[in-house]
Amino acid sequence: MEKEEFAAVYRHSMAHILAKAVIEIFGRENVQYAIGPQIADGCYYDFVLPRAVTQDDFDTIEKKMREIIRRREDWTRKEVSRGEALKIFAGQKFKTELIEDLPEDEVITVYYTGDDYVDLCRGPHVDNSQELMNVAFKVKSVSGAYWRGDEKRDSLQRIYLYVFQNKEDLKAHLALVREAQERDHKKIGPQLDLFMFNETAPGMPYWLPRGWKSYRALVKYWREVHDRHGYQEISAPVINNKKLWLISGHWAHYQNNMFIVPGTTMDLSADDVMAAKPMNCPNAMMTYKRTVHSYKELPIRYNELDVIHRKEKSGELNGLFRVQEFRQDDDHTFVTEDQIESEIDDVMDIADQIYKTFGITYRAELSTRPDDYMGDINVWNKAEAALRRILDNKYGAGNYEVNEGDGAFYGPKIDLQMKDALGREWQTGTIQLDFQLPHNFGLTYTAPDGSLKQPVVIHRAIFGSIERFMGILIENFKGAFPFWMSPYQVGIVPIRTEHNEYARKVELMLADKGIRVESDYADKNMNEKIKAFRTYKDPYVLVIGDKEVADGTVSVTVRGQKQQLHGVPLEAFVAACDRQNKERTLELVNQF
RNA sequence: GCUACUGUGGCUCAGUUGGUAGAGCAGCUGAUUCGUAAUCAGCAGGUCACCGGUUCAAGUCCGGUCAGUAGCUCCA
Repeated sequence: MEKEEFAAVYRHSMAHILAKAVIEIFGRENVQYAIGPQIADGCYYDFVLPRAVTQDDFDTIEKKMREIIRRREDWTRKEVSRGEALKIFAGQKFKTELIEDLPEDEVITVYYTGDDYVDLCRGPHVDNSQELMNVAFKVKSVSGAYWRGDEKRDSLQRIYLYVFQNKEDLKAHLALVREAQERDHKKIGPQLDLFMFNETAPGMPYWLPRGWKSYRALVKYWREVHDRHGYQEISAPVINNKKLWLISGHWAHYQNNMFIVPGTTMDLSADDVMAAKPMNCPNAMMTYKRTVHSYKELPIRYNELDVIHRKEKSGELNGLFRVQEFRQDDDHTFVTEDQIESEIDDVMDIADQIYKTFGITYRAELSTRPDDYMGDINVWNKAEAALRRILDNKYGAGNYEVNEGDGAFYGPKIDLQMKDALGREWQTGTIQLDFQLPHNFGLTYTAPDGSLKQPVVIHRAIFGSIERFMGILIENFKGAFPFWMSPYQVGIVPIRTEHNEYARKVELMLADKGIRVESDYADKNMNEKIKAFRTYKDPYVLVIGDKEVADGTVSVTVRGQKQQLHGVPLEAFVAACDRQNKERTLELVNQF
């Protein structure tokens, strides 16, 4: 049996063991059991129980599960009629609903574990519980969930299990989980003085001096790349009268996520009501619309970094990953239909270049026309074919995921999923075609034959949200940014105050090259100074004493290395820093 | 918004069965003038998230609010 196939079988089987254990603990008549699928690192099962399960119950549950496995019970598969199935699960509302929803001709199978536990299930499963004897598992957590994911339906308790083939695999996975917790940007961010939150502005990050330096380095890079590719940066109002949102459709479809600003009367139905923008598109449309355009001008690429606001339900906020105020590395490119392919090709080049700078791999997914699409089906077909051609050329046909019918109603899209240092995937970049907004805003350009045509809009972002991307980077690098993105790149430690003069000279030489330097000229123990810069994860810490002053050198401690490099010529060090800044190298230079 | 949980000085944490707050680090002052991740001494710092209730007495119990955490739903 293949490893993955086996994982599916034992994880799914462990879900049944979990359900059986919970039923034995709480009593059959007190438990409604819903569904229990396997997931990436184990499985879960959803229940309605007489009381809340807490951490204190985990041990009891695990013990009961072990006891059940030790019974070495047979698992029997049985095909039953709809009537029999309903009888077997009489009193179980979720199972009953599942059975009733099955298609008429579906063969219904149930699995017995021993003779007292039965579950509605397609299988496959183990033949006897003894096959699970070596499987390593642990109750991971308990949380709330909704029946069939619908917040209007029953609220369930979901018990999660980690399940692995053996103890070693479970241990390795738990280590990975711990590692992820240590990298948590919500922890590292405030520790390194990168950003903070305050309860008066939930989900709206304060960027602190150190964090803002990194943020600016990232944005500077973004600007360099896009300027070179013919992008023109714009900035537009952050709040607009609701008139704009009526045209764009946000007032009708997105109002719940918008921060509304009442006018003088405080009456939200008045004409002077404004709203903070949740997206940049409408103002970009207005910018395009200010004048007439010729086909000769296209593509027109308006990129922007304005602050946008989206009101979220309280429990949905999550550090920098999910905020209420953020900036997208946004762009709206206006093209003719014929330009779609070459333009998107260029966007993919930009994405390649940028992700590569971070040493990050990514993959692309295509989402195609949904049932409720808008616009001309011929335009859709042409656009989708163009997107497929691009992805075929890049990855080879069939080497990328296609989510049929998952596109937006206004156009198909390519999403870029990046993979971080721990192998976790994040949705960052997106390239979306839009046939709808140009229509709503009545955008046109003059074609060669003198007729007025409608441009296609490409919405695209490489980072997605800069805030989220910063969060991902913090976790990816564990706060130890590449040289070019580090808040301060060099920390200078004069040993005694008489070394301050030379230290100041070193500082100015670096600063002249645009290197971000911090120095501690205070009259205090050098160990304290070194410690402070190291905890901030400065890439290089320079120690300056009698020898360095006399020789015109610096002593360098490279981040992550114990051994210090003595007698590095000052010019060589400055040149190395300058080069790393310009080339945006990923690894630190440790030879000068 | 839902389920469970958390909220004590800048940070990490302690606070016993309710009796009106304690440590280390950081900070400040002084001493040390120092060669690589914690030199020594002293000082200062908290309406125990907020509001209300029970009680002679609440950081400790109860209710509410806010913020946050793990998930669910939603999403960049």
